[in-house]
Amino acid sequence: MSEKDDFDLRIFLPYLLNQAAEESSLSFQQVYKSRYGMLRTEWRVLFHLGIYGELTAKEIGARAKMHKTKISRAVQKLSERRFLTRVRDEADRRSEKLSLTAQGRAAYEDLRKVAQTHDAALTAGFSEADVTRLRQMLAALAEPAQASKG
Amino acid sequence: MSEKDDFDLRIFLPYLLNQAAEESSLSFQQVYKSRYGMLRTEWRVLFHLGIYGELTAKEIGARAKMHKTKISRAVQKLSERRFLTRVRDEADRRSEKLSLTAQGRAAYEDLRKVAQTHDAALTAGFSEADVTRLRQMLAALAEPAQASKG
DNA sequence: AAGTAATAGTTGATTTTGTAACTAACAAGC
DNA sequence: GCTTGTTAGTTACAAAATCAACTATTACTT
Repeated sequence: MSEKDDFDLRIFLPYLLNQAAEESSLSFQQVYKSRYGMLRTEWRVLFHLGIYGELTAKEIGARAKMHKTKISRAVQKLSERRFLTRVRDEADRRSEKLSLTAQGRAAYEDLRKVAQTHDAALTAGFSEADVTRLRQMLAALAEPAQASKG
Repeated sequence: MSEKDDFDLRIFLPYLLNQAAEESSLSFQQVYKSRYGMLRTEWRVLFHLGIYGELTAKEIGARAKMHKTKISRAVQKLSERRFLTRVRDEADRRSEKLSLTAQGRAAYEDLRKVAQTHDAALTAGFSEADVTRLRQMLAALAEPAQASKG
C-alpha cells in the first residue's frame, strides 16, 4: 500500500506551476495588498491600463484571460478608490473606456517598480539564457491549445 | 498616456506562472471534477496518500504547503465518499493516520494515469532537456526563500 | 504533578470567486 | 422597422477560500 510509486507529484507540471506561482506571488501580493488594499484582479487591471493605456473591460478580459465578472468588480473597486475613470464609449454605448487617474498612474508606477525588483530577485539565481527560455516556455504553456510550441 | 512602457506584464514571472498554471490545470481539472466530483484540494490530498502512503493531515500540509483548514475539509469530504480512512494515532491522539481505501486507490490510479498523459501532452512541444530544466527551475521557484537555487 | 504554552485539527464568520440570469445596446434578416 | 440573435457589462445566488476562535491533546517548566 505504501511502497513507492513511479509517479512523483513534484514532477507533475500543473502542480509544479501552481506551487511556483503561489510562492512567487506572495511577496508582491503583500505589497499591493498592504500598500493599496488591492486584490490580484485589481492590480492586474491597473497594470493593463498602465501599460496599454485606455481600454474597455472587454479588451482587458481578452488580454488577461480574466472572466468579465472579475473585471467588472475590479473596475468598480478601482473606480471607487479613484484609480481609474470610466467614460461611456459613444461608438458603442454598451461599453466604457477605462483609463487611469493621476492617482492610479502613481500607484501603477510604484507597483511596477516593485514588480521589476521582485522579478529580478526571483530570477537572480538563474542564467540569463535559462530565464529567457523559462519565460518562453511559460508563455507557450499559458496559451490555450498549446500543442507544439517550443 | 498610452505610449509603450518599458515594462511588459507578459514577462513578469508571477503573472506568467499564474497564467501557465491556470491554463495547464484546466484539462486535468475537468477530469477529476466530472469523474469524481473532486476539488483541487481533494485530488491533492488523494495523490499525497496514493504516492506516499499513510500520512497525517499535518504531514500532507507540510508537503503540499496547504493550509490546515483546506486539508481538514478535503479529508472530511474524501472520508465521506469512502476514498480514505481515518485512524486515530495512538502515539499522538490529536492526529489521525490517513490512508486510501480500495476505492480511493482506484481513483488515484485512474487519475494518476490521466495526469501522466496530460503531463506528456503539455511537454510534447519541448525538448527533453528544456523540460528537465523547466521542472528544476519551477521547483526552485516553489521553494520559500529561493535566493540562489539554480 | 500542576500550570502554562504549544500543537493537531475543527468549526464558524467573512471575503472572494464562480455560475447563471439579467439589462441595455447593437446587429442582421426578413 | 420589427423581430431575433449577440454582445458588454452588472447583479444575485451558490460555492469555495481565508481568517480567527475554539477543543483536545501533548510538551515544557518549575
